[in-house]
Amino acid sequence: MRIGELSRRTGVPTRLLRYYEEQDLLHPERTGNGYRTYAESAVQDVQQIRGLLDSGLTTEMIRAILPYLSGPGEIHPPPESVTPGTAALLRDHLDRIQARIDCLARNHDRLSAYLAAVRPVDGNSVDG
Amino acid sequence: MRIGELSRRTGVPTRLLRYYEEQDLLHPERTGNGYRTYAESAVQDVQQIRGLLDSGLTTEMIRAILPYLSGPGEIHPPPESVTPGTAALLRDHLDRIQARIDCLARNHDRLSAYLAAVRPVDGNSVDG
DNA sequence: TCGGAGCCTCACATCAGTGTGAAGGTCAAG
DNA sequence: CTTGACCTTCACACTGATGTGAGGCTCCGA
Repeated sequence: MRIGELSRRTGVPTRLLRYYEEQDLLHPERTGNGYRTYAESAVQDVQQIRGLLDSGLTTEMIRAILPYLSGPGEIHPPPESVTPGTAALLRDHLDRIQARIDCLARNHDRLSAYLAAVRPVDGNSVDG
Repeated sequence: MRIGELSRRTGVPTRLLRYYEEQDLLHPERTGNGYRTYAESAVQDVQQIRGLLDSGLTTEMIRAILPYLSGPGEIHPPPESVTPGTAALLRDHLDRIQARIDCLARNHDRLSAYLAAVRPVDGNSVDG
């Protein structure tokens, strides 16, 4: 599909799809006239990228880990081809991600506990 | 304490401490000569802010939730004083945070699973 | 053959977070 | 009283992610 359709199907502006390509996160083919052509799987890819960006990762981190994040059973680089250096780098990113999760989870719990104290109702009208 | 000491104790440049104040995240007193004076608790506050910024939250989000994030048993605004609007906003932020946690956790798992396949060792030399 | 929709690149603009430096006030120690 | 460390504000600059628009090519349909 071309960039317009991908944009429509993902809700991501074409500007950003081009930016993600420039950042080496997407790798569309080009037709003879220079138009970008995306595979079906690009829809998933773009959603994955958006999710990670929304979670505060930089394009640099995403670029590093993206090839290894396909769903279970999907194709990613054969583990044998991963150099020790790359593996170390990935473990490093993994730690960073874990740190974020911890920080967010801790504060989620606090905020959640606070909100529970604010009004012990869940949306059901308990008007008094 | 003054800004220099806070900077030393937190490792955060004074420039950023001033910026966080401008962003309404820190609220130091001022002495007669205009110097900022921070309470002891500012050390924790700054670390909290840094953790959240590193986790990808914007100062805007942090400003919204920070008052309610003190550790358990600490002082925060009495739940009675929280308006329904504020509570709704907080719940909204809570959802956003949860979405981030989910996304990060999902991808942490994937990356972690991949790395496990790369080299099924943990640091022990299993050369051969 | 023309119009319009869609694509291309290039480039400037914005916002948030941060670095850096200038110009100057405060204060304790010599 | 001067020096030096520390503080003040102001301001310009960079990066990363994103918005926006100009100028031009491609291709389909009337």
